Amino acid sequence: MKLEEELYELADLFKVFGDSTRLRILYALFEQEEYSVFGLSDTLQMTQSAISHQLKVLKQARLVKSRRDGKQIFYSLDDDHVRTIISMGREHIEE
Amino acid sequence: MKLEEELYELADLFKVFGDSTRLRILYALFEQEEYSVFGLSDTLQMTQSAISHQLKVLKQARLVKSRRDGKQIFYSLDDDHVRTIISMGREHIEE
DNA sequence: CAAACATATGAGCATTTGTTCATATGTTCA
DNA sequence: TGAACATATGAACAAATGCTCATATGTTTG
Repeated sequence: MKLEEELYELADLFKVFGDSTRLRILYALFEQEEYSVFGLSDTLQMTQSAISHQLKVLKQARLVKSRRDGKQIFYSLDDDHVRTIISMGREHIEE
Repeated sequence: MKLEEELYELADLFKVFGDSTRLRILYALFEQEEYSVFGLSDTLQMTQSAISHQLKVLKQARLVKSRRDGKQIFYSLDDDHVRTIISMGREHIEE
């Protein structure tokens, strides 16, 4: 990958982590394997639309994945990078 | 630290990584221990003002530190979290 | 098939963010 | 001390971002 390209992709990835709503969603998925969109909007006390928009961002960044079960769509963490990136961040701010 | 507070601090930290200019500055400091502000603006081909504004952001996030030597101020990475956070990000996008 | 339910999406709006421009602050040296 | 140099900073503006509202899409069930 070209450096120039890498820089933009990296920036885009970190932008995704740079919003407290999205972090809240990820934190929720640390504690409970799966959540439906309604489950998240209920837990986080935000509108279904706001959650759905943010899930789309998280999914495009491949931080969450989804599966459909009937009318519902369940979201879960896509891979372990989410955990490691966030825990590196926590180490930094907790110093 | 309260969860609420942690979320905002984490988001703020990741926001700092979420800009390609700031990443460029950090990358430059990976390759060369120290840079003056002019050195960075020359290397990255950006105005002194733009670099200076971004260095301020990086410094507030404790990602870089500075020391004065005469008229110049030299910036360097503040700690190793910068490297680890960025390398975790790289692992994710390179999959 | 129609109604009910779950989720996605586009437009609009307010807020945030990154750059530029002008200027201020701080340091050295003649 | 004053001129030259290096960096910092504030205001202004354009672009990006996150939420809301209205509505579209997709799925189940009577």
